[in-house]
Amino acid sequence: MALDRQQILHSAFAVLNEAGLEGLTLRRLAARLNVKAPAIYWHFKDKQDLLDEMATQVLREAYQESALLEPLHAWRAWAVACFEGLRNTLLRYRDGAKMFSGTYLTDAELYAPMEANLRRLTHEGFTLRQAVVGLGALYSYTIGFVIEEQATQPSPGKPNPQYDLAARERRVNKELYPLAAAAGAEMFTNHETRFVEGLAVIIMGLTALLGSARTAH
Amino acid sequence: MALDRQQILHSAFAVLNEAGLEGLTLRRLAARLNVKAPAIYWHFKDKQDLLDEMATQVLREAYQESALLEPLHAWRAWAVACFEGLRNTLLRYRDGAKMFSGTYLTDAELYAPMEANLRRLTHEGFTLRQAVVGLGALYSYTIGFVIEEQATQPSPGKPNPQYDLAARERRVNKELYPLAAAAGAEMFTNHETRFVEGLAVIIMGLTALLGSARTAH
DNA sequence: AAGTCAAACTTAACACCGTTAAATCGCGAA
DNA sequence: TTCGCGATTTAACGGTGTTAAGTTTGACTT
Repeated sequence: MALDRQQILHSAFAVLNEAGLEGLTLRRLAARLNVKAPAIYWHFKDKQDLLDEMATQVLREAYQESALLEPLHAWRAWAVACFEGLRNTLLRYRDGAKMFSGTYLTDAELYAPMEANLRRLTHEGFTLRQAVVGLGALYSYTIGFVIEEQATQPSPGKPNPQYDLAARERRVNKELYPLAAAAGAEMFTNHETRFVEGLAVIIMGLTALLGSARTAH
Repeated sequence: MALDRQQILHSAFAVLNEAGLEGLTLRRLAARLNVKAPAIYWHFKDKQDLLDEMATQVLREAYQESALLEPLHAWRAWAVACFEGLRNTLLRYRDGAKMFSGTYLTDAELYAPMEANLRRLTHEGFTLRQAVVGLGALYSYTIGFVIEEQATQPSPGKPNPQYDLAARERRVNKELYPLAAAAGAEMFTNHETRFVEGLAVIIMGLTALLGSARTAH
C-alpha cells in the first residue's frame, strides 16, 4: 500500500486536470488516494511543497523533450522547437502555466539543462548577457502567452464561454474600433500559429543582435 | 458615510499592498472599511467581480500613462515607453502581475486604447496581423517577466529571502555549471535593464518584419 | 514468538475563507 | 408617523489548509 511522493504527485496531476488549480484541494486529492487529507503532510511539508514539486516535474518534462532536439544544428530551429515544447508541456495540464508561475524552482537538477541552453547560445556567438536576456525573453513570453491562452481555454478543446468570440464581436463597436474588432478574430483563434509567429519575432530580434555583434567585431 | 465601489477599490489596493494577493480577504478588507464582510456584496457581485475591477483599474492606469507618450514620433521609442509603463504600473502593486493575469477584462472602455495601439502600428506599415502578433508578444513578455520579477521581489525594495542570490551561488556548482552560475548574477539583479534589453530584442524583431515587408513590396 | 519502536495514517479540532438568507438599521417621502 | 427601501449586520453553511494527538501497521530484535 504505502503511499509515496510519486503516487501523490501522479494523482495530483489527475485532480488538476479534472478540477483545475483552484479545485486541487488536499481533501479531494486524499480522497482519490483512499486516504485522509492529513496523510499528505507525512510526505509533503505543506501544499506549496506539493505545488513546487509539481512545477519542477513539469519543467523536467519540458527539458526532457527539449533534450531530444539537441541534434538540431540550426540554433533558430532549435530555439523554436524548445519553446514550442515548453508551451506544449504546459498545455498538457489544466492551468499549467498559472501553476508554474506561482512557484519558484530551486531544484539543483535544473541547472544542467539551463547550462546546456546557455552554452548552446554562447557557442553560437552570443555573449553570456545576451544569452541570458534572450532565453529570459523567450521564457517570459512563453509563460505569459500560455497563461493568457489557458485563461480562455482552460482545458484543451473546451473553450471558456466567458471569452466567447461571438460575444466579443457583439460587444465591440465595429465602426468606432474597426481594428480592435478585427483583431478579435486573430487573437482568439489559432493560438498555435500566433504563438510561433511571436516566437519568430523574438528570434529574429536575437538574430539581429548576433549580426550587429559580428559586424562590430 | 455610505460606502461605494470606489472606496472599496481604494482600500482593496491598500490591503493588497500590505498583505499580498493571498492576504487580500473580504473580511480583512471589510475590517479596514469599518464594516462587516457581507456588506461588500452589496457593491460587488462576488470577489472575482472585485478583482476584475481592480485589474481593469490597473490597466486603465497603464493606458493613461501610455497616452501621455503618444506624441513620441518614433514608434520604437513609443513601444518601449509603452511597455515599460505597463511594467512600472504592475510593479506599483504587490502581486500586480499575478492579479492581472488571473482576471480577464471585458470592459468596453479598453477597446479604445487597443484600437489606438493597433492603428499606430498599422500606420507604421505593419499588417493588422503583424500588429496583433507584435503587441501580443510585447504584452505576454511583459506580463511573464513581471510575474517572475514579483515572485522574487514581492514588494519594491523587499527582496524575498527565499530567492537570495547568495544562497543560489552556494547551491550551484560553479565548476559543473559555470554559465548557469554566472547567469545568476545577471538574472536576479537589475531587473529593470534586463527587461528593456528583452524589450529591445522583440522590437528589433518587429523592425526586421517591417523591413522585409518593405522590400517584398 | 513476543515485544519494541518508528513509520504511516486517522480522528478531531482550529482558524479562516467565500458566500447566502434573514433580520435590522437609518433615513427620506407620503 | 408610518412606510418603504437602500445599506448593513447577524448568523450560519460548507469548504479550505493545517496541527496535535491518538491509532494502526509492519519490520526488526531478543
